[in-house]
Amino acid sequence: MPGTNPRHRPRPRKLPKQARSLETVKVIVEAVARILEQDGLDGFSTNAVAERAGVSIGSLYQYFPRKEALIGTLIVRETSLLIDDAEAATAKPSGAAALSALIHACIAHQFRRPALARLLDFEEARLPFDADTQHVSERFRVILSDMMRRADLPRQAGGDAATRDVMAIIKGMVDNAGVYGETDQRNLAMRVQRAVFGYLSAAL
Amino acid sequence: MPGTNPRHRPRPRKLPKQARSLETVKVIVEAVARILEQDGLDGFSTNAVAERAGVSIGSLYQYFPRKEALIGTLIVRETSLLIDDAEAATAKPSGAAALSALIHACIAHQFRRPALARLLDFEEARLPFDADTQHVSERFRVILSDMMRRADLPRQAGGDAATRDVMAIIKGMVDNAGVYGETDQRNLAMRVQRAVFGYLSAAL
DNA sequence: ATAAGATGCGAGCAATCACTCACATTGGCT
DNA sequence: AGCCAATGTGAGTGATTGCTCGCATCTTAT
Repeated sequence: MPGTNPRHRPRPRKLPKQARSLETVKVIVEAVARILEQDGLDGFSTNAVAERAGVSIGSLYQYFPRKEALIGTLIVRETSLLIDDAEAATAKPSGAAALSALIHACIAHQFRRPALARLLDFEEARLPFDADTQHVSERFRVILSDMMRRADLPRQAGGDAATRDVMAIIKGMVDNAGVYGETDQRNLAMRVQRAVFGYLSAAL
Repeated sequence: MPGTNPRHRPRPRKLPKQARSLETVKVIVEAVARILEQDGLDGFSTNAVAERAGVSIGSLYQYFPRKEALIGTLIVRETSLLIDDAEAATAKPSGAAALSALIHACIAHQFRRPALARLLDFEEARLPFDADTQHVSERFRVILSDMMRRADLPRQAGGDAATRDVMAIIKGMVDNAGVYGETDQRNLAMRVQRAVFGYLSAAL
């Protein structure tokens, strides 16, 4: 890794206070999203982000201490959208309906920006992130876990593993559909439901 | 991307003829594997590969025209191992038994080098590869597709999508288990089978 | 033994990288 | 008006990158 500093891990940065700087941060994060989904990790350099955002690198480094912090913030932004929908899904009367709504939410989320979603999934597993980023990921896990424990759904033996399994099934199928450019959300939702409910109902 | 050349896409290299150079190529590819699974994409530089392999960069570039060709060759090497097991699985008397054996093969493959397998999965979807690399991926798809068409398994409506779905389910669950450091292959196999057979049997 | 091809070498180049810092501009305050 | 903090700037730095090229060494065949 090039640069002057060898390996400073924790180094906080200014928080934006005025409307001006809040806008700057927004623009930077969206530039990261656009670069990642168009050019992938290869095109993702701090200079490129600054240029795309129309700000100077200096400004970028006022709010993001490290390159990776950019991705962290983007993960929080994207996952928060998904979590809002996921939380809404919990309001459904039955566990099955809730889980179904959650699957639809995941699909809708993925279809918004497929390449970006897939790449962030990978990065999330790869990089060591700050508390905020980890918290958001954990939040989703808890929502799903609670959902799977509702009375109308079959009890799962190894509770933790079952939650991870269902997450993996959904992510795997939905990411894959994104890669192949599928466009029919309802059709995909039905197939994911087949796998998930099949998994949940199967005899041990 | 640094270097003298702007963007030469196709540029073939020598094929190793003597035992000496065959060994060199082997050593290089294994060095790539070790670097990827220990340091990830960040640590993956051509100079690092050469050093780790104990050869000069010059030697490396005699057999690999571009950095990405290293990963391509590694994908072929790893996937070929899996395909051998997958082909053996087709010998099973029933489609169900064959599919079960295939799942076991995928799990065994993943458990050998979990971090590497996951990373290569991602790269395979990301990079544009040569014919060899694409061929190996396609081969696996065909094996699974044939397997799913055997008489004892439920007929699937959208044949192509169903194959991709099952691949996605297996890959998703198995990769995820690798990330969480699971060690019980039998247990994981049972869970994957629940999802896959649940998916296949579910009513439309 | 000798030639010729195959293989191996590694200093070094141009590009690119992450990131700093000294300074300019702006906005909100009294 | 005048002040200070907040915000914005971008040339520059040292490290690292992918990759070339001229040359040394080894293998094989005659």
